[in-house]
Amino acid sequence: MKALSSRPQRIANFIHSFWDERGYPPTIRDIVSGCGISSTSVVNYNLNILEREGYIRRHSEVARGIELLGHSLLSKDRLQVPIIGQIAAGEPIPVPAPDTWDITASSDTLEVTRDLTRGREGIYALKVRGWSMVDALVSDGDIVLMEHVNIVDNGEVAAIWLKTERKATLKKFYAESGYIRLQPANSQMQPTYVEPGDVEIQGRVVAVIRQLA
Amino acid sequence: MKALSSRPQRIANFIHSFWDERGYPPTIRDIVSGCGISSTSVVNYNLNILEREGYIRRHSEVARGIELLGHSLLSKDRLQVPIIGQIAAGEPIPVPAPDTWDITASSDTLEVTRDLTRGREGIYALKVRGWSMVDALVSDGDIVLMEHVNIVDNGEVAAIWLKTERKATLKKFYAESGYIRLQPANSQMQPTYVEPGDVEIQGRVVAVIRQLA
DNA sequence: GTTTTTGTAGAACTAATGTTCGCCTAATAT
DNA sequence: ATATTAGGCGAACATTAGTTCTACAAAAAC
Repeated sequence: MKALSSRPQRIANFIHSFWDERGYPPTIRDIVSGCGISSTSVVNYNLNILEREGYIRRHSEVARGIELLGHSLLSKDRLQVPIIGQIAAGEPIPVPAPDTWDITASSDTLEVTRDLTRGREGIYALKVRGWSMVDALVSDGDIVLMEHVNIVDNGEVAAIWLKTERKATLKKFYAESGYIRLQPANSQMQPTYVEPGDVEIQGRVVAVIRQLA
Repeated sequence: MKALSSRPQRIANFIHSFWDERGYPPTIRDIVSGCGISSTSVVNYNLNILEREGYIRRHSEVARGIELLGHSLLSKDRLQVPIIGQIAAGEPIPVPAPDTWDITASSDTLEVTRDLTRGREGIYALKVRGWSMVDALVSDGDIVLMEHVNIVDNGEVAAIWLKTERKATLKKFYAESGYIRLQPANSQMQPTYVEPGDVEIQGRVVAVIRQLA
């Protein structure tokens, strides 16, 4: 991209602000009046320059077919994640029913960029209540992004329901011969060992978000 | 807003996906072919319903003059946060020079929604290296969003440089009579007490983001 | 000095696109 | 049974809006 001289620069700025104000791209004649230019062909001429320099993309024969590059691309990778409940040590994790799952209906949503979930679908969020997850480096008030799976690979951090203890916990999961090792995310703490029949995997932890003050 | 019946619903979805793919609104005839409808007047009819119900805004006599409400508004509250360095126990935090601070020039950026930073400006991000911040519930690989301030209120989590120990740490900050109490975020751990002249506040922690698997 | 390139201008042309109107069917109300 | 309303269809119409062509001037190249 070369530096833009004044005329194309002003046009690019106008397209940008027009878009913000009106919610759709301007026509060539909108630009004519908006930038004080006296001919549509001049705008067309400069629009071609802007496209050649990579600032916009034009779609010929299409009314208002001006795409602001960087604008439309950025707006693609966002995701509405429903916060469907709380997670605490003493309660099962409220897993959503996948069929009745209407994101728009959920009361509270969190907007995250898709690179945080690495493109996965079916993500939901839980708010952590209490301090029982500190050995997973998760504190009260944190939000965990979960992927709803029933099996996980060794080494992945999962939300696990311990049947006999009747508590939920976040741990690194390792299936070893005869038993399952649950390793806290905090490397200074010791692992616990449980029977395979005693664990129920309720989801994989994709990300943890903590907001302070 | 009432619930939408199938036809307007499909049209609304089509407008949404068209916008995502092409970067500009569809025409009535785009919707005709995209939704398998056989007349422009039918689309016009349903578009009026969508506008009456508050899903879109139409601009008459304007080609592609369809505004998706909630779409243009949502796309404003995102923020490019530059990841300007690493934070480790043994090194001072690399504070950016505010004047030379060109976000576009920084090598790596993280895109977050503005509600995560609560509208603050001048946010930068640091990647945590090592396990020395575990008592702040921050592990290796986490990303901390920082606000560049030199003083913080009592109780806020701050990045603090301890001059004599020559190490950086994340702690809750309490200025008490004669000394400063640094409380780990992990409630099970004990606070440390230091001299006021020994601490240098390098920023306030706004959020912590941890990505797994 | 002449030629070429760049930027601007105006107008005409054509394609794209929103609007309107009459007509039709089915469901519902009177 | 008849009137009314919602929903859909197709064509014609009028305006909007992209494209193109000619012309002209200033700057740059030769």
